[in-house]
Amino acid sequence: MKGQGTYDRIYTVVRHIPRGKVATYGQVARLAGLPGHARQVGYALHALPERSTVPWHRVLNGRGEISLRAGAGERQRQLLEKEGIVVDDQDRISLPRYGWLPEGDVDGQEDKDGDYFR
DNA sequence: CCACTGACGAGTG
DNA sequence: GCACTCGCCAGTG
Repeated sequence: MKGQGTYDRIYTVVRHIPRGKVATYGQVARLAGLPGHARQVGYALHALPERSTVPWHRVLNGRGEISLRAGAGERQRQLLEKEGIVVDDQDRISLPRYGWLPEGDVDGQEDKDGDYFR
């Protein structure tokens, strides 16, 4: 294929996040084939032009929080709520509820011990 | 080349 | 849950 740079691969993954769902930086990095490069994902999104069609606002940190500072964070919050996503007082989003599950919806999620919970 | 920073994450106490 | 450390890597001075 084309000589896609690291950033392009990240943007491609972000574009696949469905409306009304969210993903974490680490998750995006992993799906882009860059495990452990979560920081670079943040850097890549930061470099996006304002008019980009990339839904950057659907990317949150591992705790499900908006990781931006006051100003930009408020903008992201609005975009999220506009999609029907509930944002906490602490700029927090429920990952179990809105987290994007690539490859279709699975009802149970794996616990780190291998058990299932709902 | 070195030091520091930053939309992060996992591990430890 | 909080504070701290280390790993990752691009950009900046």
